[in-house]
Amino acid sequence: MRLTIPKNEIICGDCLDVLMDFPDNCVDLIVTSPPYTDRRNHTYGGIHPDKYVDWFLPRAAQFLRVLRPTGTFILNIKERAFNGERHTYVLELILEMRKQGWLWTEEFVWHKKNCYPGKWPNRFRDAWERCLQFNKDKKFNMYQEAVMVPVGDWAERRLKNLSETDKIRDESRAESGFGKNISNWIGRDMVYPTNVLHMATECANRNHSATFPSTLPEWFIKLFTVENDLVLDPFVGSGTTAIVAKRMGRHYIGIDTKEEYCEMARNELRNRAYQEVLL
Amino acid sequence: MRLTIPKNEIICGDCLDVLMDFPDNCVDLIVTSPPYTDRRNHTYGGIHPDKYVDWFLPRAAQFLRVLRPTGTFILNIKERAFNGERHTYVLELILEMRKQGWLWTEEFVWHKKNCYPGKWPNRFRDAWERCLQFNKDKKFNMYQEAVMVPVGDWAERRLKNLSETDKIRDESRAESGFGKNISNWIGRDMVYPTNVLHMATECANRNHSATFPSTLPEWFIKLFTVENDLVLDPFVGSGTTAIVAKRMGRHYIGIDTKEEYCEMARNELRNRAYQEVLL
DNA sequence: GTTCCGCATGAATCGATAG
DNA sequence: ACTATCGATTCATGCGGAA
Repeated sequence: MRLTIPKNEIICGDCLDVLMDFPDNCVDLIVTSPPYTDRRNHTYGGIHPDKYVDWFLPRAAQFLRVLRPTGTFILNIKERAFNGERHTYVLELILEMRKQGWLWTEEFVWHKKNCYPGKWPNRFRDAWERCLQFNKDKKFNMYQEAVMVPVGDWAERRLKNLSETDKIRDESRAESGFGKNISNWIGRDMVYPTNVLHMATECANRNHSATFPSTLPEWFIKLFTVENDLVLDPFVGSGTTAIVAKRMGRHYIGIDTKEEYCEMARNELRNRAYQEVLL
Repeated sequence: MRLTIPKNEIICGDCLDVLMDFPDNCVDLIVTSPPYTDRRNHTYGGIHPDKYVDWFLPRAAQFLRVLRPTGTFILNIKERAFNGERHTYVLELILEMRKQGWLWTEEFVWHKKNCYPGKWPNRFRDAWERCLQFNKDKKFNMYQEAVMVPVGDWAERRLKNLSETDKIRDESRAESGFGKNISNWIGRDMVYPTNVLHMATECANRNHSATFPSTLPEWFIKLFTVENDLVLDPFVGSGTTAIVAKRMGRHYIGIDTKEEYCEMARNELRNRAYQEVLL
């Protein structure tokens, strides 16, 4: 067990082993996109869909241990089609992780606007992935203002004139009132987002087989951490999460089994630092 | 057991009982949005989340029996937040239905563009629901060309700008679905859609509390049936699915426990027929 | 005929309060 | 302690009438 919390390192190894050395409750956010199943077995050792839950659970137990009670675990995952069906390993994983003590707080949908092309007789292109939110505790840190988005253009017309019913709606039996604080809306141009994320995949990242766009970890890092918090990606690949975290003024830990990816990530992190010095 | 297959009826009763009288393998598509859980206590008797799977499974067994081997079952559902978590009854339902013999072929995402407003410290607004596709057999009927869309969100704009009466007039001229109109677009860039559906809820339907937009069953009816096929909605509510099916030249069966909703659906079906005679 | 604008209203969720 | 009820919070759409 390390005496100090490691920070800003890319560590080569299986996160199951690497995290054993970490103290309890030291990470503010875990955000990761693990190797899905044996689709990419030419790069990672592929895990068969039927074995996926058993493979993942001991690692999830370590994540649970190192995460702070106020922290969040975001798991970007999607089950593949297998024998003409969607495989059930993600569903089973959620149920098993709850038995470990995780709370399954929310499921965000990542809508991939430019999804992989193709045509099959029995299904359409898969344009979405799950971003599962797990927590240790019902109370966790969430900075909603950091991810607000511009309001729809409906507001321009809507708020010009306040109707009489808008003002009194609250008093007439509160079914679901919009009346109470309508005046708060005047001048407001930002609203809170929903649990559906519209983000394009990055096709430009040719060095790593997974297309994990930097906007995805960025959004969750904004939402669940502040500066100097510690972000962990236990399957960091070519380093996207770590790079984004660093750029955003958070500390990072990246772990990956492939030395070549770790080296790639470290190089990228050095280059970014160098570029920033130049600016 | 009825000797003949019922067609074009709205039947009042619990689908569990009503379907007992139906022969095996007579339905081409089941598309439905069942009462979710204890949400609508004042209209339907609420089902507690913990009891939901047990409540649903015997009904799913009947659906399996009456569905043709080439048919499809589309289940529109979303788990509610419960004690700060997403409840797991939908996940469990999928696993249990597979034990019954269902194949879980696909999960479509219905992105609700105008979702329910609100703000909470631990979550954002819920803007999506599941449309789970189940089949009896790996080989099933799917008419992908029927739902092709031109590049550039044509369908979205078109459906948005057409009033309901416009649609009726249009349909009776064009016979089946959008077939006639779409022919104008062939030769332009038509693409297959993805498994993410963008549709707004209809908030103006004041007769029924569920906002099941007609575009949702319409899309699946186009995708999984042809004219004169039989469409079943075992929780038909105020009749949306049946009305759409009829308009599209399919046969329908609607079942609901509430006599007032059944009567509403029957009235609406009569009115539509009357309007079409006038045109 | 179009476009614009006013308006009602949603399959929501949490936390506090009451029984 | 555990459950039922109630108030507070918040967007985006379709419809219908007006310009």
